[in-house]
Amino acid sequence: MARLDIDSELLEFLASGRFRPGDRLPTISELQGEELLGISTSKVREQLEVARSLGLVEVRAGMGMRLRDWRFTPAVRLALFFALAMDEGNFELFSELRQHIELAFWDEACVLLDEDDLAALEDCMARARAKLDDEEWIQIPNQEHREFHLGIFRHLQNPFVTGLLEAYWDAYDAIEINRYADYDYLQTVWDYHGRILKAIRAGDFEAAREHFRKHTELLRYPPRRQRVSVTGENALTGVAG
Amino acid sequence: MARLDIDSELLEFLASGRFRPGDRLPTISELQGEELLGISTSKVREQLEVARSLGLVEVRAGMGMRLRDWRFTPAVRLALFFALAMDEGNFELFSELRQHIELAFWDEACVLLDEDDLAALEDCMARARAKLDDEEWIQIPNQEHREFHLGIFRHLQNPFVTGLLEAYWDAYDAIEINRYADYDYLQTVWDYHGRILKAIRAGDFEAAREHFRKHTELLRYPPRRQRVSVTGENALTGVAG
DNA sequence: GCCCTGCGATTAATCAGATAAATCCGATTA
DNA sequence: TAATCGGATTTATCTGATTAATCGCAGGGC
Repeated sequence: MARLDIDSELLEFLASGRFRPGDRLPTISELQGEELLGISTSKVREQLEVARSLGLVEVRAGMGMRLRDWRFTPAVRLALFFALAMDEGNFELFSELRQHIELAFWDEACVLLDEDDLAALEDCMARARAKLDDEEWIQIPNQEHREFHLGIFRHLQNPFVTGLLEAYWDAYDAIEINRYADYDYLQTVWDYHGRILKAIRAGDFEAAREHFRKHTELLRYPPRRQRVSVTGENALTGVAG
Repeated sequence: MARLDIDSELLEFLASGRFRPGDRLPTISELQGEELLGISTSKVREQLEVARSLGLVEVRAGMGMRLRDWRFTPAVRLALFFALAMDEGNFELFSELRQHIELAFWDEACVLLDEDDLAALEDCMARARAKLDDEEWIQIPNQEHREFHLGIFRHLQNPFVTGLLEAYWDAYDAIEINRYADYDYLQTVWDYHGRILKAIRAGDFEAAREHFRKHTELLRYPPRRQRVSVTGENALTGVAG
């Protein structure tokens, strides 16, 4: 696999189309045999770990291995993790890409939303509002933020687009958590979400798209850069910060 | 690393920021030690293979290992390889994404082109024309096609965008080679390239963008679906087809 | 008849260690 | 000076052993 920079008997084997998602794969000892891969345990396991990191195979001790559905997200997530490790400024660049992608596929995604989807989005908004309006303990609705935006693209049948968006929100959880925890700012953001949803419901996708554009520009240039201390664990690494 | 689906001492170690691109990493035996990773050879090598597949480390026998610049391309390329292995129809979906991305970042990329870049693009075009006009043996200028489009985005400082585009052209080489080898069609495509370049030179990026849009739609719905047999080796896998 | 327990088979997980191959660097030599 | 050789370093690959997780079946208690 010249262009892949890796030569992996296992990856070639999996790419051969011999198996479909859900299929059980041969055991490691079987794979070692000359008639399959013809490499040692350690080599198989090295390549297996690569396949696992891509979300291609699910492997559990005692149970064997299964081929999983291919998904774009794991690879992007992995790459993005290191992009952020090398330079957190990369998040801005990825955000820019994300904004353009959502804008480009906006209408295509919106027309696929049915009544149930809109109801789910409204419920998501209500939960976000409740978190913000809790007088005792204001919580930042990051989970709802993710849910809202991914919800819009729920039915888009382009795994590359949805994969990039999912990876974006993983990274968002990881590094943006509590970052712009300004009450007025968050209220404004969710006002925009309300307008977006309202416009979608009215079938005016273009207006919704415009609200989205303004909303992301707000995110990029937040009114106050009041950065609160980040406590708790890092959502991407699971390591306490 | 909860969200990464992998827990890798090595990846955490590399992400810790202890090393910069170009730095030599500790040897495998050193990494094994309790004071660094505290895992066995095979485990180190499994995780090393993942890092290598992402293009994060360069490892050569007898020389040791170096941390490389982070790049988005390897991860995307790897994921895309399997996307195509599972279903070649995925290429269409990725093409769609690619078109939108190029459109979205078009102007931003064009303003960064200087005289040398334009000259290089013109040279690229001339070479493509020469291949097409060779009366003895018409060659399909896939290499020039790649060079032309990537050349437009050469100076764009967004590694995610350029990474996705590079991966696209790798896949294009792999599965589209000689696919639409229709002479008139290719002439039309390169006519569009000429118009794109002319418009860029005139500073009319919007017109150039429109030419690009038409050109990609031509690609998506080629006038004749005359599919010629694919011979030679698969550019992605290096395996003869 | 049903549930619980425990045993054995299967399979992945991890480790230790040996050998081979690649590379580098300094000493030797013509 | 330049070419060559040899040893040290480091990765590459393999073998085999032990541990841990899971499953399925048989047996026993109710």
